[in-house]
Amino acid sequence: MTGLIYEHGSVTLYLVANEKGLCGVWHEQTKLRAGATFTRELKEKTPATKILKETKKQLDEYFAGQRQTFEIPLDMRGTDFQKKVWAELAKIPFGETLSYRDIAKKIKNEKAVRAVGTANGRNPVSILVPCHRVIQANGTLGGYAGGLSLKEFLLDLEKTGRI
Amino acid sequence: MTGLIYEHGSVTLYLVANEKGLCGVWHEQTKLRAGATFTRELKEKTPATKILKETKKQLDEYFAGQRQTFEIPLDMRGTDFQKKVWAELAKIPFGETLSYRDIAKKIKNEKAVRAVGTANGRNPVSILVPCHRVIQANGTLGGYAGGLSLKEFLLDLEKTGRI
DNA sequence: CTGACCATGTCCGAAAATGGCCAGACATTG
DNA sequence: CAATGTCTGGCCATTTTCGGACATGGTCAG
Repeated sequence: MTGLIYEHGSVTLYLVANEKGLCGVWHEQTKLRAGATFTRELKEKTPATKILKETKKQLDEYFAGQRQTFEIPLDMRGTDFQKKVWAELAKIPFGETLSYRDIAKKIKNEKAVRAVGTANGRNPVSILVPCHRVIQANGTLGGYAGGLSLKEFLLDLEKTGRI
Repeated sequence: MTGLIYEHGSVTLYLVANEKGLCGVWHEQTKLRAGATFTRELKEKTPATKILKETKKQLDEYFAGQRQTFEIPLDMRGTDFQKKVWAELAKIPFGETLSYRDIAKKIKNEKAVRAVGTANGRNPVSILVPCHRVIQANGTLGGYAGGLSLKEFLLDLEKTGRI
């Protein structure tokens, strides 16, 4: 478990990886859940640091508007229900949005709308697994672990190609 | 064996001493165990009364927030096990707490947690030997011979410097 | 020597509380 | 009329909280 602090403009993310893959991309508000210590520089050369560096590179491209999908091995831990939800998140294309209800339908548990919301909030890998692409059925944003303004920023970035 | 009634605010304590040292500091609920008669004034001048007066002085300072450790000769009677427990109590610094299990570990008898509890309850010298600094492992207060509200009061006094 | 106390701690299951929601029923505007 | 905002009850996985059962070791009474 190695931790790296990632910054781009006003966005700060806390990346965590092990030898199997990227375990987490956390926000300031939620970084404590990661249970790891973070540095700004990677000195060692381990499988984990290699993954972190590649993640950093792809995030840079994403924020520059030059990348729409990520290719990083993931190691996400969660309950079966959560894994199902997260798997659906990963399918939402760049620039599009679904409602919490849509996700509930896709996992064949239409009434578990609210549970989908909390599972979304527990998504350990922000941005790469695009939980920000899920909004309320009536069009309003809903919630976001990284703060609503960041959710808005990301959706704008994806819609317009740049803010 | 000479007995003195000590009062400070709403706290009442029953002090007992002999020529060797302070034997007991009891609460209203437990004073009968002391097997002594108590007065409010000390007229004679014996080694025991001298110790009682010094105890009174140091207790005044403690309750005024101006004393963190006591220096009084003690004459505590108990089984070997109890003496070991009480010796550990005396080491807990002002303002800090340990759990009953912590004490059990320190006396190399980790499973005797509950016995530590009863030994704690038999501590003849309250406050000076800080049995109030032992709480349950989960953070709740546990018990206190002088009543839980007094235990809470003492811990607050030590944590904040004043209530 | 036996058995019954306890100022505890651990485990486990059940019950209650907690959310990144949603639809429907109303009230309030211009 | 819309269009918009507020409230309400229902829904469900997870988390937290709570209570009982059990293990455990020293004392004390009989």
